[in-house]
Amino acid sequence: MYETRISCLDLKSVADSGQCFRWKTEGCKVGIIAFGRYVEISQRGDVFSFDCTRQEYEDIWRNYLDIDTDYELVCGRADGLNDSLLRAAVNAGRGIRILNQDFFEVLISFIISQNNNIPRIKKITEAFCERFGKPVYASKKMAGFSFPAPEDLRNLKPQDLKGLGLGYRDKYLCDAVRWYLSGGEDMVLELRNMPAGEQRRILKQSICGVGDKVANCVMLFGLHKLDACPIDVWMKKLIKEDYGGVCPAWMTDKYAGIYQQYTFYYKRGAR
DNA sequence: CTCCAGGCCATTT
DNA sequence: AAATGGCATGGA
Repeated sequence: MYETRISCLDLKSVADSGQCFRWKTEGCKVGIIAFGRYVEISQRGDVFSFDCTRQEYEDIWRNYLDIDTDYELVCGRADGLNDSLLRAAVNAGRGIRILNQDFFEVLISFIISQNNNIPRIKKITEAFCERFGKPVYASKKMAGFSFPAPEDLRNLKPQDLKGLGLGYRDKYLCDAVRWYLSGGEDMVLELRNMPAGEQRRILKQSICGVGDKVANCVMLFGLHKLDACPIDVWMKKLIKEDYGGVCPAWMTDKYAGIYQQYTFYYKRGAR
């Protein structure tokens, strides 16, 4: 058990933010499986109890929760952009952080996400993990399944995915696995040192089923490219209904991805 | 029944 | 370059 204070973090908001699909919430607690491990975190205000050692928190969850990015600064900067909708969104979404998730998990998850809704994405992802992942234990009791490792999916065929509800995305998922296991893993290391435009171009041209939107999600959530700004149906609705069809200035800010998360959460929640 | 969901691809203008 | 139809699935 390790306890610490963290500002600008609300577990429930993150769980419902649409960047991760496997967090399980239970009151003020969440259960998270990532990097083959399970952790429970409970929140009281800005005090968080991690059901693990301090060492594990420092080694894994600290970076996962993006503790070293100053969200006070990011939110303050939004205030200076003089955009009332953005202000309202930041106010509503303060507590959302951009997680540092495993790249492969993000890639697969957002291929599943295309033309789909969040409850169904969660359902499909969970079924996928149950079929191809490994049991993850927490003090002898099973907590759930790991996200499948790429090696466990070698030579995956669309028919192997039958019954999971993937629909036409099955072949896209297989192509992503193929790419990752045949040079993609090494390419990810190079991607981390590239500007956004290069990253997007390579991802789109390497994987059938990855277009602008999914690429931007992979960049933002999998490569922590904070200026990547995914435009999905909710963002299009926002641009049309709230900005008269013109992209607001914050979408090209260096923290556009974070502001996009706040506004996505805000727009989708105010339905 | 139709419409929609964190879209993309292939084809046609 | 830009617009359009098709695509799987399941909930509203």
